[in-house]
Amino acid sequence: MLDIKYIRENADLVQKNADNKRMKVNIAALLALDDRRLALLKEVEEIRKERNEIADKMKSVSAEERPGLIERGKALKDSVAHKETEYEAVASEWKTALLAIPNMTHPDTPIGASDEENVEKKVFGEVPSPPFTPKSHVELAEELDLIDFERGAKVAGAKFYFLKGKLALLEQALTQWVMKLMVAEGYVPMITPDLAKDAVLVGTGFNPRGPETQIYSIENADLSLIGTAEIPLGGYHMNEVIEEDKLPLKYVGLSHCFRTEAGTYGRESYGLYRVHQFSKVELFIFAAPWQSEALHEELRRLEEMVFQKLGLVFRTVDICTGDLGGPAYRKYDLEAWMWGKGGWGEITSTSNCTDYQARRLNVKVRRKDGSLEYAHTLNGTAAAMSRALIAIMEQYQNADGSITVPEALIPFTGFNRIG
RNA sequence: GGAGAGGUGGCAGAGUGGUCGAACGCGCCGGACUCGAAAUCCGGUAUACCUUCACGGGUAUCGAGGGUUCGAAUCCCUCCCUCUCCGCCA
Repeated sequence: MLDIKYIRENADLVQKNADNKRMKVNIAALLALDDRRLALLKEVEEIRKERNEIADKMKSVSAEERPGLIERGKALKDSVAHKETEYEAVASEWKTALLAIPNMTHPDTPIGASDEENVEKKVFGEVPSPPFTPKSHVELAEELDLIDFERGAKVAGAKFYFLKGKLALLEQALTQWVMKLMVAEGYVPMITPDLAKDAVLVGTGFNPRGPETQIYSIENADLSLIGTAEIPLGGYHMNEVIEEDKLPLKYVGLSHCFRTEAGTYGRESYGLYRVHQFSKVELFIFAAPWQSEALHEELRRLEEMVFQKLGLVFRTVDICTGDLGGPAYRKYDLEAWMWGKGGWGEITSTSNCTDYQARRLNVKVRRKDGSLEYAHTLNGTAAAMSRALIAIMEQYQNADGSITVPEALIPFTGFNRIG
């Protein structure tokens, strides 16, 4: 959410920014709505003022004057109720429109319409040319009995799966390894709830219900299954004021992630690449405004470190405006080489949301001089298990169809080879 | 899940229909005293929004939402959370 005052004063910039992000918003319409809302607010407050004055007079007034005042009070009660209803209707529409306005964008972010205009920043390693035809993780898993998609579908439906045998252990090893790595970097380890209240979803910028949602919600309850630990970690300090010298607060959270992924069948969702449930280790930072830009670079560096330590071939991409999404001020993705896709596949993502998320979540910083301002929030994937497993399986496969375990994970698996 | 108690400012804690945005205390900030500090004394000390060049003025907020009333922190209803006991369970 942007500050309405900022929008009023920078209407053109905000409109241009939304256009760059390929988001259909109408700033002029929002500002017209804002005017109506403020006019109604004034009317409501005027009536309430008179109501309060009458209530105040009642304390000292003579018996003869009381009935008149009571009558006047009754009339005001009706008119305030009407005006409030009118105001609420406009305010609600206003809020919806305001929430749809995307965050501003980093000046260095490439302008572009879609992911095709993302800018490659750096390639780590070289795409190998093995002396055999590399298999996809689905083929490898089939031959080594590592993932059971069929029975996953039987038990929970399409795009659910069982991780099996050494692959199940490999995921646990990866989880433990990456958690410990991040703890060593100063991040506080957390295992989060896998469900969150709608208010937390909305606060973090997710839409829990409605036709466009990617979120599973619980019927007859104010709860949804989280799509990422960003949701509970962002909600962790919701409605809090954090002292300046406590910042930044850095967390590394493990959770299950649930996504409906409606309408995404096809090549882009092959195997483990796009599934309804996976586990993920997520980094989340609450920062002071002047810290966030450097911390975003830190998150990118940490993500790159993880995949370098795993010995994977990947590249870092600077996400362009059209692919950025609403909350992000700037975003980097890491993409690993995936034989099954025949190209790069996203494995992690890190965003600087500046104060956009904090404003919704109502997380503030108290400066040393006592003043308050909204915090900045950042998030980044340390490791999304399903996609990291794809990269490992496909890049670490051998000519005989076996898979070598990355060196770094062997202390956590206890074995160095699958198959 | 059942029974009971409770949720008020940064903390602690009064307040049971108007004199309450809210006592007293602690903390914090400023000042006095002091060579300096402690102690003491004096003053200040919630948030959001609207309005004003400014001083200021206004509206809302006592867990959340709704209701009663001319008027609600206070009365009623629903929900959430915390504590104690019981049941159940990993």
